[in-house]
Amino acid sequence: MRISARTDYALRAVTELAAAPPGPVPADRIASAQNIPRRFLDNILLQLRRAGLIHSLRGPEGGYWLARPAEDLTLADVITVIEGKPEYPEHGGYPGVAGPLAEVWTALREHEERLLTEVTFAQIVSSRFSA
Amino acid sequence: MRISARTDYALRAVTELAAAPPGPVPADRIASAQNIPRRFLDNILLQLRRAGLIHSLRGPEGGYWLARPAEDLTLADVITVIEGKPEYPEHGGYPGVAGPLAEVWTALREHEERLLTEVTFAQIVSSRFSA
DNA sequence: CACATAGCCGACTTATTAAGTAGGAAATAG
DNA sequence: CTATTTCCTACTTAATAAGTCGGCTATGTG
Repeated sequence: MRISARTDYALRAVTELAAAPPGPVPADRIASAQNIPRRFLDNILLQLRRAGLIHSLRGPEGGYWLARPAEDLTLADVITVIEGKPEYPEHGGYPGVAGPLAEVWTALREHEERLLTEVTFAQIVSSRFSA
Repeated sequence: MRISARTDYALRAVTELAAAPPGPVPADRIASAQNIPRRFLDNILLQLRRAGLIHSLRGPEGGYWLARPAEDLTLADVITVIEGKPEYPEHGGYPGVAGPLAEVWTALREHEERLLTEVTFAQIVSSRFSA
């Protein structure tokens, strides 16, 4: 489970939105709460908005908020948007005796995917997740 | 579970050694059996030998073989040698509401580590692993 | 001993990705 | 109208991955 800074920031930003009272949260507040470089965060929020995970409003009193309730938003939703489809080693198959290695990767991937699709931001914010 | 080509090659090379009858296996044979660039493989085998996972002999009839029985050699042994210590996002901690995210990473890491330290190359070559 | 085989070793190249920056345009509340 | 805040493209810089190169060293065979 390699996790890039970009993905990490995205998850923390969304967590901030999930924890905030209803209404727009400006990027500045997210950036300072989570120590995320401001310009970089812009970039990330833009990507999340284009994917439809969050909404936004410009101008004074503007900001970002979740497009769906935190109960319906999982870690996997965000990770998928930021990282795209996860690529596992499958390049040409595993010759001969190495074949069974592929099944190990599959097992790992499935466990990882299951956990990430089960944990919602509502659980993160309330410190209740199934790990 | 991001897996680099280098690590992938290393695991497949060791699998070849685990599957071979006793005696040295030349790098050429491993390279052709697993479609690994020959020069690159040299490089990787050197690293495995320096770490003490395999032994080698030069000259005609030379090659590589496992330093321990395949029953005592796990996927994690090889991965650790190639990738070094796995770094999980821990850079400075997770401020405020993002704290619980760290526990998710921990859960993922522990599961991954458990699986990789349990699967031996003996299991791989005999297609019996606990996944 | 000579020669072929095969491992040993550090340095180098090249491509891709990650991480973050820059500069300004456009919208909106007061 | 003005301050605020998002929107958007493009750029830079550093690190890592993947593989290459050239030549040296050891070893078994005849």
